Amino acid sequence: MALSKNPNSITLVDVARVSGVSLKTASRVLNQEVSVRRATATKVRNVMSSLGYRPNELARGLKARRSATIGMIVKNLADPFTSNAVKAVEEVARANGYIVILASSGWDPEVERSGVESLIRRQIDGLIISPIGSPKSSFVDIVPPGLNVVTLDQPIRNAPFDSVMIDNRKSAKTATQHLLNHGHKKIVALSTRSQLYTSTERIAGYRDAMNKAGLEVRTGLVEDESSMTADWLDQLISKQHQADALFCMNWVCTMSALRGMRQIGKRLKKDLAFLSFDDFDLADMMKPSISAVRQPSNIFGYEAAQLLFARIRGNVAPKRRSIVLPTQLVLRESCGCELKG
Amino acid sequence: MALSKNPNSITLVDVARVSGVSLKTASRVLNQEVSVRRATATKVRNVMSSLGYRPNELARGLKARRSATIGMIVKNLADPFTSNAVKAVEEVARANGYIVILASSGWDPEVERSGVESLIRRQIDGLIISPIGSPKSSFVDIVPPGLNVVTLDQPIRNAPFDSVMIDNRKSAKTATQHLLNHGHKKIVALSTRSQLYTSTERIAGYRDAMNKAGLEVRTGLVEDESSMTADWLDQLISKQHQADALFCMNWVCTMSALRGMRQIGKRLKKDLAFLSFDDFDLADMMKPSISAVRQPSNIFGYEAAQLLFARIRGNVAPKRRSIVLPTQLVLRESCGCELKG
DNA sequence: GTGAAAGCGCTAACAA
DNA sequence: TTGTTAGCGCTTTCAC
Repeated sequence: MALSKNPNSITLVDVARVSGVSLKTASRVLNQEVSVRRATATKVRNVMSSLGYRPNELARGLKARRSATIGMIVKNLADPFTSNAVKAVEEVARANGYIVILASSGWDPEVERSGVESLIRRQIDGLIISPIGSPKSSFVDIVPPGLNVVTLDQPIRNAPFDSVMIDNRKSAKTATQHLLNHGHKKIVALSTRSQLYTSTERIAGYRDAMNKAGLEVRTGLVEDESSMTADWLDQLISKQHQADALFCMNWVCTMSALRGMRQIGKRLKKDLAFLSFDDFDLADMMKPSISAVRQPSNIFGYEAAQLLFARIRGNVAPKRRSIVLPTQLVLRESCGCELKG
Repeated sequence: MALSKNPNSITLVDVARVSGVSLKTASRVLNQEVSVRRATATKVRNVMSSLGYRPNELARGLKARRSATIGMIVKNLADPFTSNAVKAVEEVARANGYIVILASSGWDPEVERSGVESLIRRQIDGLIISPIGSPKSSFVDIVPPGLNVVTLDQPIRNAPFDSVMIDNRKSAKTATQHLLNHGHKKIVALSTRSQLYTSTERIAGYRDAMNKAGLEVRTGLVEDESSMTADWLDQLISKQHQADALFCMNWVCTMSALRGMRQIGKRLKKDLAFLSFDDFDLADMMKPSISAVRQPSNIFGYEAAQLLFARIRGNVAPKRRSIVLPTQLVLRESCGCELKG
């Protein structure tokens, strides 16, 4: 007997007909509503599985006005901080019966904006965004009233979104002070995309510590990591500052600097103390091992997702919530510390 | 004047009414169909933007039977190989006007299966999967006839899916031969999840080379990286085999082994040559630098996405296609090579 | 506890 | 070139 006209797709209508119940009753069973007699429910469920019925989530969402989908936009998936955060978000979403649509902006405000647009058209129930945060980056105006948004890594100015962050300024200040305690004086702070929130905050923390110690502030700021060549580094560190310590403000920066240092023959710790904002795999295995400020990337994702689903479930006061996660200064050898063992 | 009854949502009906055209004409403009007079199209487009109209992709997809969405399932997003592949897929998808729903299985066949189910219910137009590939892992039976699937990293037995892979066996054989050329004889191959396709293939390649050289095959196989403790490693390498070289068959394995080696005081190269299947960030910065078989992770994702969209566009012969990407043996110091400079 | 009818926002036939 | 009429697969009134 022919079921639906549609080539290879069993619909709820088919299920209802084969079960001998109405469409609505079949729908009730699908949605696990209580007001169905046990026997009826069992019968319908049996038909569903024997027919290989698969609910069409597009159709469900259209009528029910919820897609069981959340969107997530990140800047660069190749960054381990990001991929760990995404991983955590995906896990929480799955546990809540949601799926994640992932988009990446690649540091391009246009892409970020159109990415948000695209997600909204898909009727996402929530959005987690790790915003570029450039002055040009504005997507706030296109977020519809009902949509719950959580920002990760940095906040959006004047926007009522929940957020998960670290205290960039304080973390950088503490780390800088650690370098100062080792007796380093000519500490150079290195950063990319220096106009961005996280960068400016970290640099500010570095400044705080240097000013407090009455020492000269020395910074090397570039827009893009590609400008961070070995020659440039040599010029900055050796010629311009005769630096005795280097503080890299993010992961790409650290990667570029480590390579550059080797090219110009600077030995970590011996010639120059080194500290990285952002810990990474194998930092403990380098020689010397690299000291770092560690951000809890998986907790970042986890907390952001928790905030979002609390909103989606609606059991949360309307007041904006902002979580500030603790960072950890992981002391290894490159800063000047001696490791036991 | 009241638009649609829906609280905060402008529909195409609203656009049509304000524009003074029929619903279908508005739809035509939205879909950039040619058969609309320029003036009419312009007028409608103006209304769309002035009203802030946003097409509902759920509704479009329901009717048009395409969601402009592809699904992707990976095993572990924390693995840099994976995150790079996902990144590439997302970029190709975006260029094609598609978005990516990301799911991760965490090496759990149940999760993989239900993940595929969930994606199918969302009416994805294509699926890229990096399958667990365990005997228990079977999702082939739930893939509907029309759905295009591309497998990444490993194939599915008896399934008609396109695939992107490397030649695991040959790559491992070549790498092993390189170790042999250095004069190493007691080479131990280390692998996790040894029953999986990529693992068995790589081990087989290692065997090929050892057998050809008339040397004893020595393997250390564990299910999970957590079993790969320093004690276990010491027992295997020192006591059981008095190994002079170690060949790790994947990234997690390499990470565990590097840490374990240090714990038991084995120095790379001096005490034990070392080779990693899977290159990683900073492999060139370790002391000694780590030699590795490099898989082109971004190309992996790119090629998989290209295969998929070729299918989705329908301009491809029905024959199954399998792309085998070249690997690169990156020679650094740990295998025994001397680096210039 | 169950069902009939309406309609979510859009596109596909078929007219005109 | 444009409009009318269905209807995608489901949930939601509101009735019984």
